[in-house]
Amino acid sequence: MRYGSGHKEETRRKILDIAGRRFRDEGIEAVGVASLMADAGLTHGGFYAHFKSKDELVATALDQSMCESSDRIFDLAEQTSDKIGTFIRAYLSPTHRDTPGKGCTFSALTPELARQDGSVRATASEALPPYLDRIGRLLPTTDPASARRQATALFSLLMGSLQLARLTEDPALSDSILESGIKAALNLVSVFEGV
Amino acid sequence: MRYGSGHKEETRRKILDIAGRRFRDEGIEAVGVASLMADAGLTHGGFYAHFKSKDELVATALDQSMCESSDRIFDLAEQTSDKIGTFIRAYLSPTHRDTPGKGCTFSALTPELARQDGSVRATASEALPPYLDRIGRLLPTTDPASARRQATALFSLLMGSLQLARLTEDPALSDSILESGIKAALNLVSVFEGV
DNA sequence: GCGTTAATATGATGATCATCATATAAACAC
DNA sequence: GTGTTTATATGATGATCATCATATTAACGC
Repeated sequence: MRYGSGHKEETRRKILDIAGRRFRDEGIEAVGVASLMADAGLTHGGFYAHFKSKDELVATALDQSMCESSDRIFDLAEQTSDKIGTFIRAYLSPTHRDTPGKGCTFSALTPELARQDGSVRATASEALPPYLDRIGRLLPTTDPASARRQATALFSLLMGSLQLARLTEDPALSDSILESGIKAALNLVSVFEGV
Repeated sequence: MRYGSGHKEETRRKILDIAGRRFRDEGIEAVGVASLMADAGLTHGGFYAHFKSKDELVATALDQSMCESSDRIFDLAEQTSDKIGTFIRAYLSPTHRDTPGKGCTFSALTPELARQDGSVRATASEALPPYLDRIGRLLPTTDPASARRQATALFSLLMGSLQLARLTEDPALSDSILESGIKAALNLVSVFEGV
């Protein structure tokens, strides 16, 4: 049947939003087209009116979720005086650990993304440098090259800590992983400052 | 047909070795039973004489590969005087980056492991603390509790750096991620020492 | 050497996968 | 109001998935 104007655009956006969340929650390969469409209240057939393949959806959804996924954390950090400290604490918060579908795409999917090729891999690969530079701008460092280097190591630490905190089934260990990640990250930043 | 004694044990070992490597190279979900058996020179039917389900294979293969996957790096580190420096440099070497199938299971699979449940998840979860303690023993720190804390942050940084180095398609960026990871890790260790 | 046993092969099961052809029916143009 | 257009639904395709029943055949016990 036919729907009012703008309906298709809205459906497409809905599919993309759900895909972005479910990919982070369940992994890209684990989310099927039919299940995704059902989640959007539709049947599987209409999918190819919106995307010419699952790969195109994946690339598009990633392009969106890699930009947006950490927006709230960045927004929060950019509003405070201790920008990088706020970012570190928000990134390694229990809330972020417990809601991967709403959180950082890199922490949820990085090894799976590294195994992709074509446009999916390219999208993931190209999203990294701007993300690192965005972290770099939270640092007190003025030199962009050293900000990039510092942001790279800092983000590696944050992403690794979040992943390990999600891996363990022991809640106390999980909390302590977040805590040691925060401490080390703050240490790392202060060491940067001293150099 | 029937085979000589010991043949079945050897086949089982072969399946486990290939599974451990391929899971790290391709992801757990991406490796099918039939393709795995073909890789071992067998057909799919015999699989269930060795494992009662794919999940049992996954748990068993992970149990093996999480112990063994970093053995060479640990062995190398434990033989040198600068144990932790050697470990850091070996973990973040281009060789390790380029051969995930022979490398650290955590760095290859962590987010996918965190999404599992049952015995697979339990195996992954239980392998983490001994791994962290093994790193802790490379540190100059004598107090086991603080060694554990330091090892946790250090390993987070190493794993995150390796994953990001594998993610990017830009070889120069990939190398620089390894380098900044090494520098920050060495920094982190010297900060630990100062405390 | 003959019957039993054991390791793998063959082939089938039903489920799910991405993808596509076609049907439907309501909104729009006139 | 009638006919066209369009967004989605229905249903089918062939591929692959984990799993299992059964066939094969060589090694072993006697």
